[in-house]
Amino acid sequence: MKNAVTFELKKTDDRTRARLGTLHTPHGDVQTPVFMPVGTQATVKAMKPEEVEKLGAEIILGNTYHLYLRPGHEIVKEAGGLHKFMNWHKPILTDSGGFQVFSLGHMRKITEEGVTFRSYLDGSKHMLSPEKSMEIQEALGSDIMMAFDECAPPEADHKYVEKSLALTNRWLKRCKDYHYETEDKVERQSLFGIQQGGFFKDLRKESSKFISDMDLPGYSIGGLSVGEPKEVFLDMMDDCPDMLPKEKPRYLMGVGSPDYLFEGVERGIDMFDCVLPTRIARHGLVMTSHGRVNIKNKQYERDWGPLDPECDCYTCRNYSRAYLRHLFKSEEILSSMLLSEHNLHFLVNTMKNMREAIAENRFPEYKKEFYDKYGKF
RNA sequence: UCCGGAGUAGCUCAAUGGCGGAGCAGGCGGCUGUUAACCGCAAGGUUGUGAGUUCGAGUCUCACCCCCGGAG
Repeated sequence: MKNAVTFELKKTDDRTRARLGTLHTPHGDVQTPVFMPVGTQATVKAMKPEEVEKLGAEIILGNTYHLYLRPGHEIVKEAGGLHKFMNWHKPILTDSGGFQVFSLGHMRKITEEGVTFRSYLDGSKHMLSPEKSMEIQEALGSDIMMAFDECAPPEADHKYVEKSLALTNRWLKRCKDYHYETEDKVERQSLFGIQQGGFFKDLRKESSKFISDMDLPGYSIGGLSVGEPKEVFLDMMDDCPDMLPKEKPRYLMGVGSPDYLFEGVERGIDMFDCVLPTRIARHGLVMTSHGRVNIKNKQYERDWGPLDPECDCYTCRNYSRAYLRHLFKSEEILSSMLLSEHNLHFLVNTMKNMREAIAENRFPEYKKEFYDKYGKF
């Protein structure tokens, strides 16, 4: 039995834990460390797939929960799968709907069987379970499927997280049992496990042991970057990645600000995803090599220069800050398109620079150079 | 010229004679496995002008100014 997704670890940095690798998937290879743009509803918001590809993205995300509610996974399956449906032919990773357990807050109820949600669209009741999540993700046909987990809230205490983790582990077992039913399914898609355990390292360790024993093709770290202070995040990051197997890809879920990306890569993370670049773009904020630029600000009213003088993305090659500010203030759709393209390009390109730096044994120097220029985060 | 209506924040409008507000615009901030083209904060005023009644007037009275509609 050959796993659909395999990881080739090419190099580990001499001075840090940064890694260089390649993820082999049914829809092509992905060079790691990688940033994955998020396309929750079968679209990276405000972007055409060919633009996402052109700016260098090699893999994107889709979401089980959203696509299940609308248009329905059967319809995506009928369309020939998510790749064909949305006209994206490179790898896709689907989140399990587990995060919605956390983000939907009061609108859901957790039981042993699964989670009962109320649809944000029409209020109708739905049950998402490990088996259901797998069924949906198999219908979507993503390359990488995520296990159905509970992402505990940051304020959860040890007792709560311990129980939550035990449930997440039982759910992982059910996900695996469901997916590993036939060889055929395993060769078509791969299931990644998720490390949980809140901000308690003993639980993170316990979680890592459990999921590692499942011998899955990849693992992620969940439940971080959910509102905790940066020191707490960094403290967790000092230990959590290394609790996972070295030879498997490590995916830090939901992380996307440049500093978190650097800190993650430095500690051995291979994959990241985040809505941040596309969301803040739609809200008028961009990341540049010299720090954040809030395009709304009056100071850009007559600024004829590009967003980022060091950027060679389509937006920076062709448009001035003054024009982009005008588009944003006028609520023109093009504003979201151009700013999203820039932000995605910026993160994808920064990851590429990190890979080159690791390859050339100058990752710490590159990190310092980036931080010095970027300034406050 | 007469009749009617109206003048309150940049704009559109609220406010039984009892602490002048809202939406939008303008300024600024936040956003991290997307319920988010979203959310929040601050600022913004001699209530057209002048007089009067009243303990107290955006509100009632008078005059004037300006705007809108109608008549001539």
